[in-house]
Amino acid sequence: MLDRQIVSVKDQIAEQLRSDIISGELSPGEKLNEVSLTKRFGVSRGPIRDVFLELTKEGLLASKNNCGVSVNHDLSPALQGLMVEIRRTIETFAITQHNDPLNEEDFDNLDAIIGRIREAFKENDFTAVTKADIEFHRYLVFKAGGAELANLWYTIVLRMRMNYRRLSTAKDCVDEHQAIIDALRNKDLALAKERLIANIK
Amino acid sequence: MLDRQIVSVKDQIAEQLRSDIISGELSPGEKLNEVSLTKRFGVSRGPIRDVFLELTKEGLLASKNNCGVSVNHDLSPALQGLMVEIRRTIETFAITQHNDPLNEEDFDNLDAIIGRIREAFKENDFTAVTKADIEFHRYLVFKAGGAELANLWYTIVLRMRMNYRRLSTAKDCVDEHQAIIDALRNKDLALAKERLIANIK
DNA sequence: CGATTGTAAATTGTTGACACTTTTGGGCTG
DNA sequence: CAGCCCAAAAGTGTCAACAATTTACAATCG
Repeated sequence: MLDRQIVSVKDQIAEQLRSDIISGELSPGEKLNEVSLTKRFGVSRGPIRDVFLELTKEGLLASKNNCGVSVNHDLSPALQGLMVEIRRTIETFAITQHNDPLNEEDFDNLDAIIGRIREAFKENDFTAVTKADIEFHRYLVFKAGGAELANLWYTIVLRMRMNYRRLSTAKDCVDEHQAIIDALRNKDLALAKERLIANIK
Repeated sequence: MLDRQIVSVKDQIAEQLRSDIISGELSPGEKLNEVSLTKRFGVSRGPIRDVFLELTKEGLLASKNNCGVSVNHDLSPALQGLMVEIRRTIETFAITQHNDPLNEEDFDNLDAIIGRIREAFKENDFTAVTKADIEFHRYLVFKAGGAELANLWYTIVLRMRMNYRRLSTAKDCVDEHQAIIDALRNKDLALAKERLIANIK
């Protein structure tokens, strides 16, 4: 039996704040200060500062010396387009890597993630949809490029600030991901690539 | 008269460590501990920890919980190729942006940077060559995408871990950059793009 | 003799206190 | 009344001490 993975205090706080930003609970421009988060999470300022530094590096927060941090604004349309292009580059790379192809276990895991997307849509929990969608793509990227590539990819995804409220219907979203997996199962890389690129927007 | 730009303690330390890694003074796998750097830079562990976190996010250092950090290893050839592709995507985007085109001042600045590349080659200071080269490209990226894009771009460049010792001759390097600028001066974007892509490798 | 366990040293994680900077608000001057 | 200046408050930057974890090493046991 596998132990539950141990996750550091910092990582938990970082993940919570990312979630708050993605979900829109924290609005762009909103200022965060260290002391209030100290109280919220019950830790001292040190770990909070670490998290601020981390999220700033990821582009979710903007920082000015001696002036604290605030939630970063959305990217300009031009930069959004560039991020889409980079994501397509990375993820296309991911599915066309051949040294460690996807096995049955991988497909099972991906199917499970798609199931979670479906469930989240059913409950109108768009934050959960976003997270599951990210997890789906991250799985593919991680498989091909390891943590190194996955982390780089992740910062780009976060900067795109996906918002599933304005997204297509649940069925479309689930179907798109299912179609990618189907093509990969059939080892039709060209088709998988085409569907992947269509899904990233 | 302009004040000299103020740069924080953290940024200075970070830049010094980046330089050590790029120059090869710190080898891949080498372990860094906080206390020794405390003595070297004459600050407490706090800022050192911040820098470690920053360079870890950039991919220069690898970190394990409770086990400190070490200089990260080079990317696999496959990932190197991917980074080249992403850099080309970003920098092509940069020079084809039109809302704020390069003006005469920009060209003067870029010429000055090329001059520094030439000087550094003359003195066989390959670390300085690397830095000036990075500065050249960063100038273009920053002009088009601001700090936001420049920082993302920078992490990718750092991961490529350029090494100019094995690079082409001084003349080739200088000429390549000059040729890019010439094409941009003549507003021949297609040619500039072609030369830029050839320069990134 | 090899493997294992327990203890000591070294290193990282966390905390609260202090120093410095920025912001805020009120009072003064013109 | 607008604008400036100054003091108080709030917030960040830095530091040194303490807690927890990991590593190194030696003693013990099979």
